[in-house]
Amino acid sequence: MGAEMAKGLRFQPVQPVRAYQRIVEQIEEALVRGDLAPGQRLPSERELVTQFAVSRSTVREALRVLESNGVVRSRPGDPNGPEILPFSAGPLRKQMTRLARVDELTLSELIAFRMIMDGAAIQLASRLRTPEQLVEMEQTLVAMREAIEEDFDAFSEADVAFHDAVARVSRNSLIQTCNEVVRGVVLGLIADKVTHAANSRALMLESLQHHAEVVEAIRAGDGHAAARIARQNLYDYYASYVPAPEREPLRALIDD
Amino acid sequence: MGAEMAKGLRFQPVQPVRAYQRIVEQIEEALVRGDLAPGQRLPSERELVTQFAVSRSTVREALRVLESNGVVRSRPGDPNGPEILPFSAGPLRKQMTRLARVDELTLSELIAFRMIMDGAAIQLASRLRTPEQLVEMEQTLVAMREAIEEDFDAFSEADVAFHDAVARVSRNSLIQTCNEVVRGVVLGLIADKVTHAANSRALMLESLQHHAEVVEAIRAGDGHAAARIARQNLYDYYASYVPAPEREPLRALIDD
DNA sequence: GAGTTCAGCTGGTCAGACCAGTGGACTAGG
DNA sequence: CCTAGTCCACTGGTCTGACCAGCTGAACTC
Repeated sequence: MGAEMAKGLRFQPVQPVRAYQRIVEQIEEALVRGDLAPGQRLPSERELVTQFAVSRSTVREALRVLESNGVVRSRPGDPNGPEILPFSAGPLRKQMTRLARVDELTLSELIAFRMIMDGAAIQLASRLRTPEQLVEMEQTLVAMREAIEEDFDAFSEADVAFHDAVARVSRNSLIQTCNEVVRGVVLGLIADKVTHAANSRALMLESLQHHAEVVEAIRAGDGHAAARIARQNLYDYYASYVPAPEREPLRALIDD
Repeated sequence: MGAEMAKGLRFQPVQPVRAYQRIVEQIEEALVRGDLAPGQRLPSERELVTQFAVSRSTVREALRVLESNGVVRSRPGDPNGPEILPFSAGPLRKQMTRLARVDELTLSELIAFRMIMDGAAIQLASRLRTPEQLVEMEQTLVAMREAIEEDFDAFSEADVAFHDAVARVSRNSLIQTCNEVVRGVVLGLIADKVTHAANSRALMLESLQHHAEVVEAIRAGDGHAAARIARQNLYDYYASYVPAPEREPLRALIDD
């Protein structure tokens, strides 16, 4: 027999396609084609059973996958059926969080990432900010000052609001999401290590001063300086939590 | 009756928690706690039924959700049970692609993010590289030069290898993954728009030249210059795919 | 000892049932 | 006529029990 071996021929690994996956694919395709739009409703599960000619278990598994991906939402008793949701960054954030929480990730890496993201957001904000947005950022500074009179939690909250405001001005939702996620993870990691000294009034005042410098550089339109100050601040604030040998990458992000 | 209204009291909207969600939560918690690690196996579905005291349908819905999130993988007939997977960028990319497809994420945002990530990786690499890693990066340059003699796909592949090598040197897996994901999404988005001119020999040579400059700056340890060149290259290469009004943020990332 | 067979498990799918909740239609009251 | 209340068909969530094809490892054969 002429058994001939084609050169360079490569086969792809094949895994069985399960019924519920085909349902997910069909619905997602209908969505990208525009046949299905956010706000619309899917037929009821029992109706889908007949349309897809599968059992309800299979339909439900497909719906659970779609639901966990933020595509649809099912509510018990709703006679209109599952709802097609508007696109949201929620699931993206979930995945980002998962990525950031994988244990092979050191605190040093996370903080480096935070310095990069925050610096980039500030650099973009320096260029793209409108006068109104500048006012907005200055107002978050005022809120921080006022929060100092309360407790550390209030101050921390105001700090978050500041960084959120800056990230919004960057007009890049990817940056916003990454910033938000990595900040959350970092704060979660050092939450138990945070010393009593960290919430002293002096440190809060110093932090406020640093933030004010950033805003000043943004006002001047000097993105490079603004980003540099911000990264320096983050380093000063977090470096003590990082083992000395791992601080080198962080310093590499400061002195350029 | 002393019906008293607490001031400032806010209630959170509450939605019913379904049984399969609690299972997902428990398994994910076990994962972040480290009680469950990639490579390990989950008990079989029927065993989970008894442990969670629910029906198999419920267990399966939980497993489908975990599976779609890239946490586990079930194989029919496998006596060892569902496998805990190592973290993969697949689901992350899927979510990012989904958002990008519906213009929730513009190409401009993605490219800006790529410029930031790639620039940061190169900046870190300039400081952290060992002599061996420098050689490694230079070898990927050689591979790029050789690939020019083949076709554009080979060149593109070699280009990817270069950026991967740089990202590895940055020793920050967060950067590596983000870089890989956003690069994949960007390439996927412009795949159908890519002009014939893009794979001309002249452009490939020019691209190679730019990459060589980056490596040169890395060798010199000038992270700032290296990152700047890299961002400029990305801008030159991708700007034509971005509508003119949206190029402003990209420029803000170059001239500092 | 090497190869084969086979039984017991696995996950994938199906069918049918029950329940609590939803919301629209219908009805009684203004 | 409009409103307020009742009611019921139908929804999704869960459970039970069943069948099938596939994988594995141990028993079995040569």
